[in-house]
Parts: sequence; structure tokens; C-alpha cells
Amino acid sequence: MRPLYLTNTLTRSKELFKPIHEGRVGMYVCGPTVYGDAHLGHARPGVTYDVLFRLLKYLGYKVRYVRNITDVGHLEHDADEGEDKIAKKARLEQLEPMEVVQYYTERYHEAMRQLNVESPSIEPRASGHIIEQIEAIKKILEAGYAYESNGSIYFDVRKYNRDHHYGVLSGRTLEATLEGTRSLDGQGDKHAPYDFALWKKAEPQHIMRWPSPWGEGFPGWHLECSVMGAKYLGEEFDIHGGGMDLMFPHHECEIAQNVASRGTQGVHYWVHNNMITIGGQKMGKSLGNFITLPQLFSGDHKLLAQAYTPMTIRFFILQAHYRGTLDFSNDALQAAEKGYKRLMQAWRDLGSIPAGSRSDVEGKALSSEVLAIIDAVMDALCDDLNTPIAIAHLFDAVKLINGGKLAPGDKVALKVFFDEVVGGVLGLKDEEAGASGKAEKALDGVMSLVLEARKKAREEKNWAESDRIRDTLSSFGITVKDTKEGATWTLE
RNA sequence: GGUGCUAUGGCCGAGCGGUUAGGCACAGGUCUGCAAAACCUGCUACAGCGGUUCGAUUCCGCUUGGCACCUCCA
Repeated sequence: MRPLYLTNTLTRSKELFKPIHEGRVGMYVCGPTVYGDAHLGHARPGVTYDVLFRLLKYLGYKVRYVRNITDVGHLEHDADEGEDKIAKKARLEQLEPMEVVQYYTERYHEAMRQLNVESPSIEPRASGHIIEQIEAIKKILEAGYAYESNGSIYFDVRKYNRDHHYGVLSGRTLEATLEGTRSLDGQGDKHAPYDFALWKKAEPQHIMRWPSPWGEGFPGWHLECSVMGAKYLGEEFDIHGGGMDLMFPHHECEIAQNVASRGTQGVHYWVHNNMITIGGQKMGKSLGNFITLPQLFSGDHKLLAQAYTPMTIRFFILQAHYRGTLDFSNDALQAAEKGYKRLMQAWRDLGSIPAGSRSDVEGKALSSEVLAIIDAVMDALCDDLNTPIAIAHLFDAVKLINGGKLAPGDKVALKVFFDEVVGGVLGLKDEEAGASGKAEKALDGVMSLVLEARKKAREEKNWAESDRIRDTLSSFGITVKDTKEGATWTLE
């Protein structure tokens, strides 16, 4: 198995990936809080961990990928004092909270499907694991790292920090955390500002509530990931991913909860993707500069010069390394769109190959050029998911393909490689390929008829008629190109 | 204020102690009835100032700028 390297936030270095159980990988990624449409920022982890998931499988691992849906406990403004995001949305829209959850979960799934993000193995919800969360709180209380205060349970960070290091992941000390904490008022029932809620007492008007040994309430946000990760992947598992902004406090709290409740940090490799920025600034709810995925796909946003297809977005994300920030702009998206189309065209030009040709290729001598490209692409992907380098090498292949001098064996090999890696691992798909629906099939037929007529006109050197057909088609979005093999067409 | 990251050509974006990143854009050429596509060629950058080194865009220090986290955010 080709070695895979990942940057582990815990050690701040690139490490050789070694799974706990040979040949199997457990991976957990923080999913969305479903109170609004997924935005460009959600596409980043969606695509990044999708590629990791696909790559691990391609390398031969059996992977269980858990990505949660947060549907309770995520508060706004202050981690322990704000209103629950879902409950607030429900109140504003006069809906049942679970209606909000259902609606946006489906919207999220649809956006991910369009981005060609594979479904995770398990997609658990926080509200479906209240019992497990209560059990975890009991354990933390037993261990002495939490206290009850006015019907709520808080994690005792100061006490925990005496025995362990609160801040291992983000590289902070408790003092540093304290310095950064804002004003001390509004602290409510907490003993210290850096303590965080494990269980919140529900006020009378609060609609999302469950019974517990401490009265009716709801779980704290950080708890769900600790509990669901352990439930489905075991008390120790391989990879935990998420956005960099979750590193502190969310993931830090997760580690503390894990240690306090089961005596282990639980996660071997912490992987964090960086943010997408707009004009150099992080896109965020509070800044009001975020663009949702449906807006991106439709072009319906004041910042958008045009609509961008899901694959353009995916390619755009893949052209940058996941650990760096990626700046959004129309220029960058348009460049990505063109590059993506060129890559797809080359893939298409490799043509369809008969079934079983993989075995025809194996064991046969390929040109060193093609072998080098294949190797370089895989090396890049296994080097901390370096998709931009992988894509750069794929464009070397594009040059070979367009050059038209590939030996048949090389062509088949590249076709198999593109299918498996461009399609299978990078998860790109040819948005223009193939007539599938009835309408497309009909259009296919009509077009071949039209192009036949044009061909006849051209043979008669009737350029006026030939151009008239081309211009007319162009006026409703069909581009005709004359190649040596005859005319081809694409629908805009 | 604390902590961390970063500064690459017109734009996006990799990388590295000595070798062409790649994409997009631009210019010239080949091909073509024209157009498009494709191919070839050109454009050769690493914030500033010091230092280490035979040699630094790549390491170290300082300066300046940008960003992120410390409050919900992927």
C-alpha cells in the first residue's frame, strides 16, 4: 500500500498515516448545523474530506466515515448563553425545530450531491444521541471534572487543566485562554469564564428539551462529537477532520471531554481545513458576505458575475491545498471553470474503452512518460492531499492526450487512470458528458440531422449557409466546432 | 492585548537551499474557407532590510503589510 502522509494538528507536522487496525480507517468529520443553506465555506470540508475518504478507499482501506448533523445544542453569541440556532430559526419561521432540521438537512444533502460528495457511512444526529450524551456527562461528573450549577452541568476546565493540558490541540495555555476571554459578566451559572456547558437547563419557553437526572434541558454543543465519534468508531479512532475555526474551542473541548469521560484523547490524527475568504476576509455569518451554494449554482448574488457549476466549484477548491486559505473571486472561478473544462475535454478524448481493458494494460510496458505522470499524481495525493500538484501533473497528461501521439496502451492506461483518479478520487465528473434523459437523446438526434445538413453545405462550399446554421445554433447556446474528424457541438 | 498563520509574475495558486510548478489571461506562430478548439513559442515572479551559506524565493532575525483564532461560524 502506498504510504500516505497527513498533517496532524496535534503535532503540527506531517506524519506517516498508520491506522489503528491494519487495513481499516475510522474517520469523523464535523458536519453542519442545519439552520440555514450550506454556503461556499461548507463546500470546502465537504470536498476535502470527500477526497480523503475516496483516496483512503482507493488505497485499499476499508473506511467508516462518520459525519454528523448538528440539530441541537449549538448556541449563538456566547457558547453558553445564546439562543439555540435551530430553535431561533424555528421561532422566527414559526416552525417546529425538527421541520427546520429536516428542511435544511435535505438542502445540505442536495448541495453535497451536486458537488459529487459521497454520502458518509453514517450520518448521526445530536438529537438522536441524548441518552449517550447524558451517560457521558455522568462519567465526567464521576471523574470530578464537571459540576452542577442551577440545573446545568459545566465542565470544570481549571480542574481538568491541573491534571491534563487544556489546550494541547490549539497550543494555548489556560492563562492565555483566560486573557482572551471577554468581559466576565454574562457568565451566568459558570464558575469560570472558560468553563463550557455539557448540559443546559431548559428555560420554560425553550422548546427543544429532554429529561435528564438534572432536570429538563439539552446537551452542550461540544458533547455530541465526543459521544457519536466513540459510539460509531470506538473510543480511539484514526482521523478527525473539521474546519480550522473549530479547533478552538470545539475540538479542544472534545479532547477534554474524551479524556475526562474515558481516559483517552481518542483521536490519532486531527486534520483541519482552512477557510475560504472573500476579498481576503473570511466569509462568515456575522460579516454578511457569505454566498450559499444554491446562489453559487444559480448566479443569484450581487457578488457573482455569473453562475458556476458545482464541478467548477469542486475544481476550484481542489486547485488549492486544503490547509491554505482560498480566496474567492469571479476571476479565479472563471479561470477554474476553463481549466476544468480543458481537463474534462481531454478525459473525453481518451474515449470509451471496452470492458476488461484494465487487464490488457496491466503487465504491459507503458511509456515512461505516462508512468511518471501516474506516479507523480499519486505521490502528490498521498503527500498530505496535495491536490493542486496532482492537478498540475494531470495537465501534463492533458498535453500528451491533446498531442495525439499516445500509443494505444498508454491511452488505455490513462483512460483507466482518469476514470479511477480524476473521477474516483478527485470526484470530478464530466458535466457535459453523455445524453441521459429523453430530451437529451432527442436533441442528440436533431443535432446530428442539423450538422449533416451543414456538412453538405460545406462540401458545396456554401459558406453562407454553413455559417448561418452555426450562428443560429450559437444564438441559443449551442457551439459548433469543426475538427478534422468532423463537426462537434456543445450545449452551453 | 494573547496565540498562530501568511506575504510568489496581470489574476488564482504550488513548491523548493542550486533545476520549467500548473491553471487562467496576454502576445506571436501552426492548422483551418472563416471561427472555435488544439498544438508550438514568448512573458520567468518570489514584500523590504540585514544575516547564515560556495549559492536563498526557499533557513534565521528585524521592519512593514494581510489574515485567522481567543464570541457562533466550515
